[in-house]
Amino acid sequence: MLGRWTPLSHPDITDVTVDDVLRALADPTRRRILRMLIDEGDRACGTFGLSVAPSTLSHHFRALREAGLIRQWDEGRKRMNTLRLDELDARFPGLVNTVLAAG
Amino acid sequence: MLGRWTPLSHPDITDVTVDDVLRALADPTRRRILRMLIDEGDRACGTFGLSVAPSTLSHHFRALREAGLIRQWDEGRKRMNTLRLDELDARFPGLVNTVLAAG
DNA sequence: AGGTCTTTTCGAGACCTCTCGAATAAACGA
DNA sequence: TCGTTTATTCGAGAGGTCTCGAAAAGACCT
Repeated sequence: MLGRWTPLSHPDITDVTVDDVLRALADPTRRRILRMLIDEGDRACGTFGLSVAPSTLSHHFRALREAGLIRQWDEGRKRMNTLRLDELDARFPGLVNTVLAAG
Repeated sequence: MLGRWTPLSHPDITDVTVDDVLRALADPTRRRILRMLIDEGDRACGTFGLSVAPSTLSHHFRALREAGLIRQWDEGRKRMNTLRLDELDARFPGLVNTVLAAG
């Protein structure tokens, strides 16, 4: 019962709370992931070149997805990621960009 | 060795990190405190009317002070609070206001 | 001095987070 | 079919956080 099998579920943007978003953003590794998604476009999980164990990376992607910050889908054996910026901006104007600009 | 005796120390704004600020802001009670400071001006700890135990409130004020978000000083038996908005805005432009506007 | 008001520290309980290694799975290519 | 690549879940350790009640300190007033 291990490996990649869980159905990918994404919260409706109306169910995402400020607390969810802030807690997700309050981690430097996750902010680096989001910045790379903005600067360099949608990417697979394994292409971020962060010095963290794979299981740790997986933990951060899950946190971002469950907080409503990214959307994920599978392409072959890769899992792709995109920032839900339009939805987030409609719900919390300027929040993501302001936080990411702050550091 | 209990009671109010510790010297009030405030971090230099240049030592405040984004992580500090985001973790401090990722709590609804603390955001309510900050919003009241903005909307209704500097106040003593006991005047916020929040339904939380005094020791819990004290915990939140300490978190805000140590994260560099508020400045505190004593006036008689009251402890006053003010938001360090100018300093924060110089270091992290728009961050505090954007987060507080988000909810 | 004694009492009240305001706020703090301490200790404890419940819970959450970051990190990792090991085990596992699904997709692809040879 | 077998091996490789990609990514996940689980379990565990270290550490942090929110909450509270009890105890206590300092300032003020009488």
